[in-house]
Amino acid sequence: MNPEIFENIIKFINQFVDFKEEELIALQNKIEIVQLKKNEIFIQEGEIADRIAFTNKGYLKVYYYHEGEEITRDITPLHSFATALPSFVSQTPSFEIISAITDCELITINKSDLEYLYSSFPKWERLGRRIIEEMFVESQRRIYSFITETAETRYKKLLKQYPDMIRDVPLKYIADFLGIKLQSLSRLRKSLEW
Amino acid sequence: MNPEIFENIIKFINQFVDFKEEELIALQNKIEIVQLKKNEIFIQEGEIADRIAFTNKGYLKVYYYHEGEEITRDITPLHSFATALPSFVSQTPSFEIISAITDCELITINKSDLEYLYSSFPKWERLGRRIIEEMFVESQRRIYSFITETAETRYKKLLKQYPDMIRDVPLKYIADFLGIKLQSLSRLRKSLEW
DNA sequence: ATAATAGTTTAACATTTGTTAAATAATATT
DNA sequence: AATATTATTTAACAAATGTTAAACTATTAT
Repeated sequence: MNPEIFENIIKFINQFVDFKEEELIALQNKIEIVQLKKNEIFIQEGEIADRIAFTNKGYLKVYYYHEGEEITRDITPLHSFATALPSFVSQTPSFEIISAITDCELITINKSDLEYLYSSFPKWERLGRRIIEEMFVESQRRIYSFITETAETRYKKLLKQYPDMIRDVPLKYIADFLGIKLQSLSRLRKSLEW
Repeated sequence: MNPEIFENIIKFINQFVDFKEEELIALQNKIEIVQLKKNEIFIQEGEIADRIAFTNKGYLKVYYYHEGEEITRDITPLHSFATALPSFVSQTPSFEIISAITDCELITINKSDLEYLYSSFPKWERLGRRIIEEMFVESQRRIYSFITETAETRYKKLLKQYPDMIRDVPLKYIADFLGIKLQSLSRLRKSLEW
């Protein structure tokens, strides 16, 4: 297992748990590559999320409808995992929607195959736990930033951490992610011009 | 294993993974009960977090210093798990501090014992994953609330979900948790009086 | 190339939240 | 009981963000 396409996911996985070449074969058989065009939907509202995705290329957004308006909670950074977790873990209809902000290449695995890996190889269960721990820590960091930082600081940090994201993702979604309105972000950007 | 003291933690655990009486014995031997008086510290800044706690009684806060000021990111609800996760997972000095808002009774287990359970019994690793998944989902919910809701709505929901917490926890911490200043919370409470 | 659509900015005004400072209330300590 | 400490409220003013509506710009489809 090592065509170029798996380079990023292997690098990601090996941050958490050390897998040998052979062990990754079990994964390779379960994987499905999904190509999404911009605006195509990966997980639809009301549907049961049965796949988890690693973003090999492109950006996904996780959003839902709040008072008739679409609100983006998450923009998945390159080379990270995404799924509608509440739906995925409990196999209930998803209120979250996941779609492609840009053209995407996703490395996906479905729920039952993942459960199979978890049950058959403790190392995979460990990987699952380690990844979700990391996601949780990142989520907590974001909560801190909502509590202690102004929108301006949050924007500056995002700009620094993911300059490509701000180039490739419409500002509407960035604004949602930061927790402000598009117009406020625009004003804020203007004030930072000098 | 079933003195009254373990009732809540067993109930909590069994939501996620079904353990038999015997299987819980392995846990019982590893557990340490910690009693904290109000304001006592469970995990200190700079110290490596080597214990995880289940709050059997009382409320903990998770906070850190931001520009010289203490900011509470989390108030742990009754009967939930808490640790300074970034420190706990990587065994590096903690920037987060955890202390008792009220007198607390904690059921704790240390890192190496937990690792032992994880490695020896896949079911425990699964439990760890399921719990952290749930914590992550809750964390995401909170991010949604920062993005879409006003402080007033966040306060009302907290009041509804954890009425006891608002009775037992000083408003300063509630305000931090909601992402607003104490004075703003006070104003908001006044506006809700009628 | 032109028209349609999507993305971004601008501006005036409204609302929410922050800041500073003080007063009041509740609780803990001597 | 008196005093000190901690928690909460109040108020005036400042700053940040939201709202509404429109203009402008870039991109996509015909």
